[in-house]
Amino acid sequence: MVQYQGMHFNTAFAALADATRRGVLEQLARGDASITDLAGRFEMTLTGMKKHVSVLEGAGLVVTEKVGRVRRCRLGVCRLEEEAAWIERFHQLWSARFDALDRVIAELKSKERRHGRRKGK
Amino acid sequence: MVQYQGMHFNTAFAALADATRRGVLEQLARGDASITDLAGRFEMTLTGMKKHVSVLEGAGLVVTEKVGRVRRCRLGVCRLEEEAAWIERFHQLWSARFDALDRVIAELKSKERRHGRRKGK
DNA sequence: CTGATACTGAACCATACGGTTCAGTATTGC
DNA sequence: GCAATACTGAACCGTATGGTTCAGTATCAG
Repeated sequence: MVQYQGMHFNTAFAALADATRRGVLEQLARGDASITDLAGRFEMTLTGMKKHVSVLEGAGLVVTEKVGRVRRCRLGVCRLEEEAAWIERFHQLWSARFDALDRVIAELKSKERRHGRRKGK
Repeated sequence: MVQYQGMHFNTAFAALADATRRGVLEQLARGDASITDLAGRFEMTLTGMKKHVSVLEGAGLVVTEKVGRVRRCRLGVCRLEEEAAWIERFHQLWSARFDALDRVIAELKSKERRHGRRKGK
């Protein structure tokens, strides 16, 4: 759907939308690990963890390399900067709107005060 | 799953993982809109757009209010700050690791240079 | 009252997700 | 060579997602 570019955001945010995967990222930030390590740490089958790692790899958040029979997983180059930037840019638009809104609210409040009564909710 | 807290991150990141929904957020940042407005702008049925708006509302990213027969949608208070903070905190751990890695790489490169040849890949 | 507008809910559909089991294959260690 | 280890792939399962249609309900305009 939507020709709109941003496939990269889709996969990156989707990858972050799972607690296990965020946990894996935090774990990898503390050091590389194998699929077995991660599966053990998150009490999951190897196959299950493999899928999570694949999702993270597909999003470019981790890179893996097979060394002998073990797959070494480590953090990828942080493309998450783009996501943070998106949120940040967005937050600015947002703030601008709320600054405007704040003035309106302040005005309403002062009116209420002048009328000497408050309306809950 | 995972008892692990972070339900809020799950819904927020999941909400952001869809291009249409990110588009809706950007649209709302430029001004409030009704379901009909949004459905028109993103060429989608009312029902389809309603679902997207519900997801965004569930994530606390937008708030809606029914005024007469039209539902007015606007941005919610920006709880996205927490998401940005998560990414930021994470990015710091990440950088720390890459700073260490950078030194190793720099050393390897200087060795390569001393050997007088480069290995493409 | 009547018709148009704006949403809402239920049902359905195809596909994706998070997880499992089971049956391999490739490597390592003795 | 043989067993154990470490992963991998296919198949399956229940649930969620992104979307639709269809049949309402509520509100507004005249």
